[in-house]
Amino acid sequence: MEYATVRELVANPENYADKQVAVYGWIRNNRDQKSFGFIALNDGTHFNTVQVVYEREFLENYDQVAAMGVGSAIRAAGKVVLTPEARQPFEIKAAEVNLEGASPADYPIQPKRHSREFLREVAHLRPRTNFFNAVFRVRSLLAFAIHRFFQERGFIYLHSPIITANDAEGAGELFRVTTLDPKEPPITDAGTVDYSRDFFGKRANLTVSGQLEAEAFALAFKDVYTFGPTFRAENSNTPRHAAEFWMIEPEIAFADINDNMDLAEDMVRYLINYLLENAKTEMDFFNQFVDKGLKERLEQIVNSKFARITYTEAVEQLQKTGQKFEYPVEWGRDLQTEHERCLTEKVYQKPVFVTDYPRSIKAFYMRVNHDQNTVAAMDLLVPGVGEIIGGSQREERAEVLEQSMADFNINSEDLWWYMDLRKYGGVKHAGFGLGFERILMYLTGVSNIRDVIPFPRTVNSCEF
RNA sequence: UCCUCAGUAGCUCAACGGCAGAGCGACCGGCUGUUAACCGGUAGGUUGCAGGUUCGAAUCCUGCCUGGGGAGCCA
Repeated sequence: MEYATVRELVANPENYADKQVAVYGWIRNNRDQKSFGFIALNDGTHFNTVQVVYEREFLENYDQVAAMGVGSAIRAAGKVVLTPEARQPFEIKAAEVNLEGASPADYPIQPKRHSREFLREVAHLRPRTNFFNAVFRVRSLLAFAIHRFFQERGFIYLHSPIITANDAEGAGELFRVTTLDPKEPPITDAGTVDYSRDFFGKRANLTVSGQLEAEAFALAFKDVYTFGPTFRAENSNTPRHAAEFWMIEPEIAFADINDNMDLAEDMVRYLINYLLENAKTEMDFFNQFVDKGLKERLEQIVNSKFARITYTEAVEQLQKTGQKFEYPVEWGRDLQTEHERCLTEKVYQKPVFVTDYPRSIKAFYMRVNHDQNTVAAMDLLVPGVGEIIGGSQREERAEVLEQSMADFNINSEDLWWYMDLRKYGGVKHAGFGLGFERILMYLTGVSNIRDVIPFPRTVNSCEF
């Protein structure tokens, strides 16, 4: 007998009409009556379940089948029957239903609505629910779409190191990587821990960004991107932060901040189109049950240019609204979350690039503008999520970079190789960091980052 | 780390100083086309933990733990 996945059946039920097939899957719901019953079966290959109809008349083990609990794995074999008048387009009239793996009555996932908070506590079982099935299928598709976008444009995919010794960058708290005995580490004459006797002969940590290494590759391959895990030991407890997340960091040479924004905008638009085309079922589900205006909003974004304003203009715009903010809007202060949300959700009601921030509130590697007071930075703000992209044109002038590093108290000798990139054939270049989970949240309407990561790691939480 | 809200049956919640309850789930039974089926019944509790106030605490107070939301940090 032919074996079929639910994906294959849903794609082409007519091909299977009146044929015998076998399906394997997990019971989502089992409703029995006196002489017949219905099983909603999901095999993971498609968002939908397939309905298996079983009848006492045809099944020797009817009572056992009727007693199979939610979560049980089964094999069901029988005839595919088209049912155009019913709620589902087809069903399987079972000739055989066999238990592959039982699921006792204390299976935590019930055929009813569960809270996201509860499902986080059973993260090993939650992918079997509708919601997480959709989320993680879209996560997979989105990762593929990102590679496709860059590969189609000739970008080189760079595996930047996960363990690094760059602690000069200042992008958040670091997870230390060490093989030293925490109880009795080697001590220097000065009484401090002697990291020269650690595994790498120096302090090492998990990466907080692959940008510096990406710059090296951009200055060899022109256009590159990284896509990998990133680690921040920040004690931040919000729906938008995780200790382990994935980041995409394109870096492009012979390019300035405008090329950088064009790339970011093209990418976001490409990703939206990709999901609307390739994840219809899931996007419809999100639109219906997670975020009612999702599809309309995404479709509108595809058809409109993103707003582009400077930090200075943003400050003026915010002051013009006359809105009362908890934190005052003042040139020289960083934009607060409430300011960013106001800009993207109220003033423009679409994605907004904010550029040319004051030098003092941005990172050392950003290119200093003519005015000497601002740098060629760009943040992309989107409604609902806030900042999803942070990037800049990089400082390619060795002497200016030296000065910035001094201003930020960073020892340029520790980053000798980064300085070398300016010394040998350094050219203008730019790049940005895109939080993978942040854009996934934005594109699905899911409001908590812990619900778009298979097994999320956050402060005080490393179960599974 | 700060602010704030919450923790009661497997899940979602009610009871808000006086007998600890409902819906869903589970279990048992019924039902000839169900769709988070429906109908009847049964079981299920150290009210997050530790103290305190009171004749009496799920309820009030203190501390701690856990979770949600907001802020900061950022992607």
